[in-house]
Amino acid sequence: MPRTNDDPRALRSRAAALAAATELLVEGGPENVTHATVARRAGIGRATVYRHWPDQQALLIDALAGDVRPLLAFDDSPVRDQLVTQAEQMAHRLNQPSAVSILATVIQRAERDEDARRIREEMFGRADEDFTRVLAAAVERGELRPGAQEHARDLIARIIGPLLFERFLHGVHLEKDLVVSLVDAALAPWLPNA
Amino acid sequence: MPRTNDDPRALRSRAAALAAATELLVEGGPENVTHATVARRAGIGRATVYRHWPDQQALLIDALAGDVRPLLAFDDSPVRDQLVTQAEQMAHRLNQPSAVSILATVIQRAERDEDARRIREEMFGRADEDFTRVLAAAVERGELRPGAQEHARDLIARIIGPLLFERFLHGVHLEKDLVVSLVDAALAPWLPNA
DNA sequence: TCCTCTTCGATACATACTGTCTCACAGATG
DNA sequence: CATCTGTGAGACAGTATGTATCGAAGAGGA
Repeated sequence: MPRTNDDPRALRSRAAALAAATELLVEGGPENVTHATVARRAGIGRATVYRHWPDQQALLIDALAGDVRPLLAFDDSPVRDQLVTQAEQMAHRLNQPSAVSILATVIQRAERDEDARRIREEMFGRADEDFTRVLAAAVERGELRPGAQEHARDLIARIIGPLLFERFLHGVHLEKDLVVSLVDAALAPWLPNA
Repeated sequence: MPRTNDDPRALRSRAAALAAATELLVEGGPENVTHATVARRAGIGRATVYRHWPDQQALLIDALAGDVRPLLAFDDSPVRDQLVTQAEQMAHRLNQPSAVSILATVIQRAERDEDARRIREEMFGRADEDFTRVLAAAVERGELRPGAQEHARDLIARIIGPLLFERFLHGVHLEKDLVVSLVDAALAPWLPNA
């Protein structure tokens, strides 16, 4: 007795619809994601799309949420290496037009929509606490001066922020040079030999 | 013999439509700006809106362009003062939900639309050269170390970028403390006594 | 003031889109 | 093989979009 949520047919059509919705979002913006366009692109019935997502808002939100989940992830290696790695991955994502479309859509809708705000928080909410722990460990090891662990969010903002600025407002391709120089500039005040 | 462009009636209806379009954009996003909604809000005929803007894209672009023209403007006062003032004004604008809506819309559409890219460049294109001159003058006066004038864009990115990050991705209200600390951090490497 | 030109709002109209419903069919389960 | 259940196709009403037409009123020159 299969139910709506675990029936292979439902999973198939749902996945096809979400993939199509993401494509359409990237190609033509959020107003391009309608039940009709998604159904046509996904090769499924229009009624099926309505069954899964009663309104277009829910459809768009699911398409947005499915793509951009983990934006920063830290581990136990030296702080500078981690920052360079993470910032480079971030730059690489931002260099893809699709990421800008999706991020800008989330930012725009988050101003008015509760669900979009939730998605936005999923992207960066966890990063602060994780990185705080990373910084604390680095202070323990003597990599950074004491107090650094209280500025996790500031550090991230001063590295990722300029990347956003260059990509969003100048439309440039983000290069590794920029990433490295941003990381070093942000870290400089906390190096022990400074 | 009045023509389309200088007839007071045409100017009136055009202005009313643009004002209404901006309101609707801020309230409900770009998909909320249609010929019908604009006409109703502006109290003018639907056909009139079609007369001025044959397609919705053109209408939206004009509404976007009319609002966010001069984002940074520099003069001859000391560099740090100017940066603090400009960054504060920027923070003040970003704190208003309408600015985020409009900026995010421009960013999103600039990825695909030529006109939106033009608007984006009007916002920041001039800032680089203007600020380069400001920095050069400051170097002359001994306020900054030589070479600073070649990093105008970097400086702006390292001040405005983190503001964008905090506002766009964390949704926080931007405070003066943050602005000042960003300006000082960005300027630190170029101070003569460093 | 009067006359002429242009834009205006209102309306009508064809077409396209949206959201809901029904139904026969095929895939999934046991 | 028998029985559910999600599916695609299509019908349908209601709404939105885009265009054309018309009389009314504003604008500017005589």
